[in-house]
Amino acid sequence: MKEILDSIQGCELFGGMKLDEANRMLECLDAHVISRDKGAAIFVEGSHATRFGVVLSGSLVVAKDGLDGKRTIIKRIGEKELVAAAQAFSGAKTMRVRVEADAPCMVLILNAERVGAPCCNACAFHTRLVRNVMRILAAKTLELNAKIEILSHRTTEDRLLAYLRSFADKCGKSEFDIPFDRQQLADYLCVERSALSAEISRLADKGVLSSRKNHFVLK
Amino acid sequence: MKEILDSIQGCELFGGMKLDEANRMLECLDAHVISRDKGAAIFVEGSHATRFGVVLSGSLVVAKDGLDGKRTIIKRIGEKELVAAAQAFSGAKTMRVRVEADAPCMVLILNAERVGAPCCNACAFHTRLVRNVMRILAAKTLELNAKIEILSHRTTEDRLLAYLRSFADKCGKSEFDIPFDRQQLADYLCVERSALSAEISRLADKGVLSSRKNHFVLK
DNA sequence: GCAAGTATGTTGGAACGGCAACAAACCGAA
DNA sequence: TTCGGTTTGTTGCCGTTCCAACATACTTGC
Repeated sequence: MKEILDSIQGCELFGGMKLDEANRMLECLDAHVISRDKGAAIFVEGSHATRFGVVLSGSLVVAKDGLDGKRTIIKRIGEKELVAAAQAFSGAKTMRVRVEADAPCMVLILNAERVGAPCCNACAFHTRLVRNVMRILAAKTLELNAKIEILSHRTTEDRLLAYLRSFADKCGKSEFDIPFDRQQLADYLCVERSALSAEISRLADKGVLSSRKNHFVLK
Repeated sequence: MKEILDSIQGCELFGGMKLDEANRMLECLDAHVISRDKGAAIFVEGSHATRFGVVLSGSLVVAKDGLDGKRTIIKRIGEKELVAAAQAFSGAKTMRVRVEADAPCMVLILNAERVGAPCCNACAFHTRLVRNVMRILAAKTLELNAKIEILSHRTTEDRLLAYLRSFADKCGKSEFDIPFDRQQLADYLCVERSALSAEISRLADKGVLSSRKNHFVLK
């Protein structure tokens, strides 16, 4: 239990709580920790979607099994992030995806129904917890909206510029470092890495931007 | 005020409350109604993001002004839907987009900070309200995730099949009616309408599906 | 400094989507 | 029914992306 509390530090879900406050909170939430080896399931398709998790260590993948049997990976979830939160809080009956360990991991499992329920044990922090959940879900919505705006552009050039401009906008400068290498950026923008490199060169020739590695200057 | 209460009926935000309960709730939330003509602003870029809205009548557009001055429309918001909720609950300081009336409209403006705050006036319904907000935000997250999964496919064929399969999955049948006409579906999938029509024909020839108007059968 | 491995840039042919223009089917109103 | 408008389907051309293969630059460990 000790090491659980350590892992919780800095997790947005428990933001604004002291460690012992978060600790008391855990009881209200039916908390328990599970460990899984790589490839083992955390949530399976079709199961009841009332629980969600916080990744304490390791990482997970969210995947979907197609009709043809082959699995497509939807996203990865890293340490301190939430898993299945949208499912659990949306009121959806069942999990529509499969979640499994991408590496050996520990996950704190919580009962979503308890989050919204009044509770005498630590009510003051329930309020905080609920706000945290709302903030996390809202921030996720904004993040996904931003990504959709980018993906709704159809050419590599437009997607790249949309991404760079929104990034510049966010950090308030026209000179910045992006948190991706070329391959990751290509994956994020859903384009070909080589086409992305070519486009960056072309835009640099046109004088629209200059870049070196992940450092960009917009003009 | 009478007609506000009427408009609120069936709005998910106040789901599970009786009309008079919702009414008392409105006081807690600093509620007021604004009317706007087409083109007039409801929220402007850079303003404080502490308030959100419920569209009582008419419709809104969310837009962003580019550096070059031309405006791109991000999405439309119809009756009974929330506006700026993600912004307000995310803890973001300022609005990053502009919201204006797409048609003459009335919008119920609420204070997001009051939603999470304890309140003696109608506390029992605060709990309900908070759960509703969480459910709405979570459902939005799922919806956006689904759309991103579709947009991450690069060909018209893959996007169409991803959409149809997820729809079939959702309604549990391989025969169903989609809620879009061709143009709307093309917009949703971010592809060309004509290319979409052609692709549907091609898939029908291949025997993968058959369709008539917005009725589809997957095989 | 060297070698091996990784990341990034470049190129050319094949495939695909965008676009525009048009044809056909559908629908509601006179 | 006829007409006009709307929706859907079809086609050809052109620009862009994809893909694979390779070249170059950077990084790491020895």
